[in-house]
Amino acid sequence: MEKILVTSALIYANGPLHIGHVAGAYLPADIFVRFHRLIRSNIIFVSGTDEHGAPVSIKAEKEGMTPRELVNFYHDQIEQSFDGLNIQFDNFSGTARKYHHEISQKFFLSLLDKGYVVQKSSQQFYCEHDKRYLADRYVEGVCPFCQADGARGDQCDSCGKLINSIELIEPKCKICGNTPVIKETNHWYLELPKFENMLKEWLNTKSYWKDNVLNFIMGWLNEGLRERAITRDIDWGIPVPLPEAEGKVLYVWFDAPIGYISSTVEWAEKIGFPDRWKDYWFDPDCKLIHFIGKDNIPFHALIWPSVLMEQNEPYILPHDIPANEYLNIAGSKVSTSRNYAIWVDEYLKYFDGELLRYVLAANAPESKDADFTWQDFQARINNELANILGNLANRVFTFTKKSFDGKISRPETLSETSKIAFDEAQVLIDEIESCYKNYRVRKTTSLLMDIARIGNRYFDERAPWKAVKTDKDHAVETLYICLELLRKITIVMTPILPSKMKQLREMMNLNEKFSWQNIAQETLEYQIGVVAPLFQKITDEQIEEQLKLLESDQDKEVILEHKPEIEYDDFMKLEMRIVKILKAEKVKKSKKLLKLQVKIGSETREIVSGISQYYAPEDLIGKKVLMLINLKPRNIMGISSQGMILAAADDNNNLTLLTPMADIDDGSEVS
RNA sequence: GGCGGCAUAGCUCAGUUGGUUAGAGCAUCGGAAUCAUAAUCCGAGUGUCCGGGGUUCAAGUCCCUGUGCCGCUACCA
Repeated sequence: MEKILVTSALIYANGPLHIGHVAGAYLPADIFVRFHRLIRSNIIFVSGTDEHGAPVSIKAEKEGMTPRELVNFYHDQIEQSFDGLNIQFDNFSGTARKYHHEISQKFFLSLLDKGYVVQKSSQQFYCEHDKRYLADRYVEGVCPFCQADGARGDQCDSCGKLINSIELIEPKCKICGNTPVIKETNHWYLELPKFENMLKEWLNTKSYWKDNVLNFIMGWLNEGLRERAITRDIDWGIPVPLPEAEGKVLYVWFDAPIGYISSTVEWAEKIGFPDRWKDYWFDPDCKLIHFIGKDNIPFHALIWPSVLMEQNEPYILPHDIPANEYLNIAGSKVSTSRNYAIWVDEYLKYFDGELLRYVLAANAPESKDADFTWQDFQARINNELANILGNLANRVFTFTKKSFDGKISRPETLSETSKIAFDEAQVLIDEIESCYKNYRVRKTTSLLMDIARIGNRYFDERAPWKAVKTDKDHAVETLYICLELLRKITIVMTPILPSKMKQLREMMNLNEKFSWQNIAQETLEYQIGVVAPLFQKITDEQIEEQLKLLESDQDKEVILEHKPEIEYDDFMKLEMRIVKILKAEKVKKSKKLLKLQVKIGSETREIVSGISQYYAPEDLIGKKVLMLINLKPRNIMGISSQGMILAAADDNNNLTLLTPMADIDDGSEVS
């Protein structure tokens, strides 16, 4: 018997669940697990919410809650959404819980012991205005080697040399522009370069992984891994378990995957066998499978295995990481900030969770991004579930009841056409079995419908409504075969539509206990019970309603983040003028940059602006736009940019330059 | 600019290690049937496999190149 431990990516607990999450990491896992239960594998399925990190504490503050309250709120809401979709975990935990803290700290110490985590005491810039340490990218100044302006904390673009950030001359905070102070800080780093060879060796045994996963991480490995800080200076997280680490917590990406373990530990505790989790995590024969979205690939395929490799306890490494691509909605990417998403809790107010399971399975983003539309949702439910499958069940049941009081027994011998129908179905079932094992959910759904199609075709060919008048046995045989096909479907389709298949079995008075092996075992006597249509059709009105909701959602109020008030004097420090663009050309070797020459009265200046994706150079010549004149010049790709062209940008990837409403001389001051 | 991915029927997508005439579902059209949720079944058409070159007896599939879109990355004062 195969032993398998399945995990789905931990979902971040600062918002609800949307269908993109479901399609990528949860439904494929749930289907896989349900299939393995049917073939009686020893399998458990764990996940949970990822509850630490700055975004949680920021949002909690905004909502007037403690981080823990916020996290609990979303944890419960998300759990309800999973319930509504019949996604059933053996345990659904959270990373703010006790077990998780203990285990994560143990992991940290283990790596520290073995020398893979090292403390680096460094002097770092600290901005007293923003109250934060400035990581390399957040500070810039004059390069100590070539004296060029605009060098970043880690590297100077002019001379290409690597810089130790505190050596910068005239450092500035990139956020507020103030001069930061130097403070001593300690952070702990995971030395990923030390793992490179081990990882390569290990990954060589993983040729069966999906191409999208292998390509992605090989790219990372070829470029060489870099050490990564695994601690942060914030207050909502797991404390670093060292006396000298006061006020430091583990960085979320370090502790999140450990949540798979702590969730398993919690599960073992709950079922009353506290050591049972070791049967999975410490058993080399147990297959650890992580279902994730593609954004999680580097963490699960590189960093997480590294962390697992060097523990004091014998943890197993991932056996497979079947990452999925993204699910778009009507051709556009999901955007939680624009509220362009289909939230599961909203969906469940209108439709049955099983319908979504079907549609997302049929259109799963397995090898490339997939597209969800409400029209497709309607078509799939109506044409496939209702017409092909639902109607097959209905026509067979009603006929059986009307002509035979719902009672059908197996004929002694079966005709050739009946045997052919069975054989065809068996071929499909075998293929379905292999698809389930190989995460090919998309193919599975279409094969499942083909079984129902066999039923409909067979039923039509045999025309029992005619036969019943002349040859009752002929009609009985027809109905028997159709009932058998339906019975097989109730088993084979259970991983995808668990509760609908349960209903179907109830109508057919079939035993509730069954496994994949029962597929071939014929039921000799059928007594049809109370029947009702399995699937209601989705009307055009219902779809219209959803389309409207999707659109109106986008207009929902977006909470704007405001900056602190400033004095009038601060404003007066800005010199803004109308300028006329004389020349415009693309900066060579850059994707976003345009070099502009502008006229400000009698003066001309050269500036660089990151707008080349929005404007063609020739369209800009002669235009008058708004510009900030007295911004300190900065070198960008070797060009000194003397000011900043002002533009407005929204979340929707739109950008527009600002022009005066009426013509006015260039050089005019703006205030 | 660097790395990676994608491009196949009106739509959504399959096409395994190169190998007959490139497939499925939906949509469209024609027919059959009337047990059934007007559901079902049979039949039909449709393609510059993104463009261009190359390797090969043979290319949707492999190589080069161009275009378009997506992701990561650098750069957006």
